[in-house]
This record gives sequence, structure tokens and C-alpha cells, in this order.
Amino acid sequence: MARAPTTTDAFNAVAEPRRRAILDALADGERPVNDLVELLGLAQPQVSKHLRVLRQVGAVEVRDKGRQRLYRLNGRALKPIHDWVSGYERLWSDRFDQLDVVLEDLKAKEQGDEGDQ
Amino acid sequence: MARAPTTTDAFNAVAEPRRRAILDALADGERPVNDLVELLGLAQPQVSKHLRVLRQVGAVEVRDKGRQRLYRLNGRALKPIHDWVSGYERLWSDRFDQLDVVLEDLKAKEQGDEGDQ
DNA sequence: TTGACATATTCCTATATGGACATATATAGT
DNA sequence: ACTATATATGTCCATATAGGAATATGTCAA
Repeated sequence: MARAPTTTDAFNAVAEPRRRAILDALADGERPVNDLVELLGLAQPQVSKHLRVLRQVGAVEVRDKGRQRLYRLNGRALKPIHDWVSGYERLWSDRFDQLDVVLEDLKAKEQGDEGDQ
Repeated sequence: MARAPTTTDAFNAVAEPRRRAILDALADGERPVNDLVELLGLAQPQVSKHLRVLRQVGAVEVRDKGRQRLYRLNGRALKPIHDWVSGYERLWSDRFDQLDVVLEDLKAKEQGDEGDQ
């Protein structure tokens, strides 16, 4: 089989850096496509295609306004990514250093108590 | 051009769900390849290939022990993902609800003060 | 209606993928 | 040396991609 389609889920969709850039650009409010074209310096069809992928995974929504289409962010679609990666946060965040000490202690104690395996 | 290689960065590497499963399996300590094969129910060559991708983006490291190769997690490689997606956390987390109210108020006030644009 | 503008879709192509399978490499034990 | 075990690599293939260019669709304005 080939790689899973970009439209499979948010993980696949945001693997492409330009799509992340689009989401970032939409962070402070809805924008028409041409705004994104200028901001990102991409060809218009590419932006439309990226937006389609983002729409399919629910990361953006559209609204018609005259001949423009205003895209807006739907950050909730990114929650699964956040949920998954947050499980690893303790591996680099200082906030967890103290907790790590405690956990290491507990681990050491456990191994001291029951020495099997 | 085609899609960026899976080995381009952590974003591309973890877009594949089995690779996330591998990282999850390594979360509580190093494991030999065959452990992962059993745990994930994948063919051994697939696991080795996934591990190769994960190694290339720095998400895992290896250590030789006899004829086994013990893989261990390097969560730090996931930090860029966490950093990026955390910027959107406020869009779904209750923790930010109160903050949002304040920000909306400020926005409204600004628009009341200077009505240009 | 005609034309300009805004956006979406289609066609093309080079490239990488993941699965299945076969095989290579390396180490341990006898 | 030979065999079993553990892991890595290579081959084949169907499939999806992102970019470029061309074109289609839709909407406003005169």
C-alpha cells in the first residue's frame, strides 16, 4: 500500500508545512484565499488544494462572501495531535523535573521490594 | 513534486499511526524489535523499517545487546510538534475560557476607541 | 452581455510510500 | 563449521502526492 492519504486525519494533513502555515495565518481571524496566496507566496491553485485537504480533516471551515470565500480555523481538529504529543511533554519540560525525581524513587523502591524478573 | 519524505521531520514521521504506536510502546523503557513485532502485530521487516524512519528523525535511538537491538524513545524529537500545536490549545481547553472572555472584552474596547478601518 | 476578478478543478509528472516476500547480515551456542 | 535466532535490507507494486499550467465555475460591475 502507499502512504495514507493526507486527508486521512489531522496528523497527515499538517505534516505538510504549508498547511501548517495556512492554519497559522488563520489563527487571528478568517481570511479570503487571496490573502493566503500573498501571505504564503504560493500559487493560488496550490492554496486552494491545501485548503481542500484542511477542510476534509475539519481543520478549516468556509463561508461565502460575494466572490470571495472566507476560510476560518477550526482548531478543535488539532486536539488529537495535542492529546497524543502532550503525553511526551514531560520528556523535555522543566515543569516535570521534580515529578521525575519522585517517580524514579518509586521505581527504585518497587524493584527493591519485589526482586523477581 | 511528491509529498515530502516521511524522514523529513517529526511531523511527517508520526503521521503514520504505527509509528506513533511504536513510540507509545517505547514510552516505558527500551525494547528489542521482536517485542514491538509482537506488541503491534506487524511483520518484522515493517517494524524495522518504521524504526529506521523514527531513527532518522531522531525520535528513537538504538543500543546493541548481543544479537538484539534495543530501541529507546527520544521524546525530545517531538517537541516541535508539541510547540506548534500548543499554540492552538486555547481553542478547546477549558483552562482558557476565562482568558478568552477578557480578550474579547479588550478587542471590543479597542474597536470602540478607534473606529477606523 | 461582456469583462474582470476570485476561487476551484483538472491534467500532467516525478517521486516516495507501505505491504508482502525474499534475502542478507550479525551474533550466540554447540 | 554449522545452526538457530535477531534484525536489517532489497525488490516489486499499487497508490497518492505536490507542483505547474491550463481551464472551469461563480460573482460582481458596467
